Amino acid sequence: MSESPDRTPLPRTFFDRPVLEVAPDLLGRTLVRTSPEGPMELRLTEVEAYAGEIDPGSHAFRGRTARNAVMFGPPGHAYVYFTYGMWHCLNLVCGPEGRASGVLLRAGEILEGADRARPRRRSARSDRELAKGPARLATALDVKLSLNGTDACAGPGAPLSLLTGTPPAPGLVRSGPRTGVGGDGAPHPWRFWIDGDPTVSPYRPHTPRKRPLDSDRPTA
DNA sequence: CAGTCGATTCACT
DNA sequence: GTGAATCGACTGA
Repeated sequence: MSESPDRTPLPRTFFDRPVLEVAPDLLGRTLVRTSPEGPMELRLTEVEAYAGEIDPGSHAFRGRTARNAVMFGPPGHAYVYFTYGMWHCLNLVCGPEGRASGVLLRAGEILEGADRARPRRRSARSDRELAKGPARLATALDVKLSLNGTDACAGPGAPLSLLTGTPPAPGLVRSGPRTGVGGDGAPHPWRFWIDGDPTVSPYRPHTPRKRPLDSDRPTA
């Protein structure tokens, strides 16, 4: 018999800590996405930490902009961004206000509401792929820019909230380089996941955009 | 103001 | 394994 997940809400103080403490501690927690359709629940299995202005991999590295403003605000709020012209990704703001750190929610296991996720994730070949990747997770849970800045500590019933869930045994938590992050931010082992969980996304190194060959460029 | 590229995913070879 | 999709934010001139 396995224990049922603890349904105690995570308080804002949970997020008001250094991001490298919060990120691994989010594994096994229950993310609740409430919409007019009803609640969906997901067990977090993979996350990445982004350390704000000191982190070359972070959207906040070059300071505050219109897009990343939420990261500079209070902890416990959702930072949602739009990327590659078609995807959304969901983060939770951490640390002291102004530190601009956050945790990217990369993957999880849908515990409740899979029936509502499947139509949004037609390419998923099995339920374990519904939220296997950050944009897939956001798509499955219907997370869009309209949720940017939402308070995830406003209590159950809010569009986003977190419950205590069932944290993994400490020995099952793994860490490694962040997926798709290049440059000076690449070496940091700030991706955390639950070892052996089938919903964790595959690691992929940073892929620089293809540039035109010099030989194909017009010569002067 | 034009150029570049992204904390990705999917279809195809 | 490779390349396309697709657009807004950001950068630098």
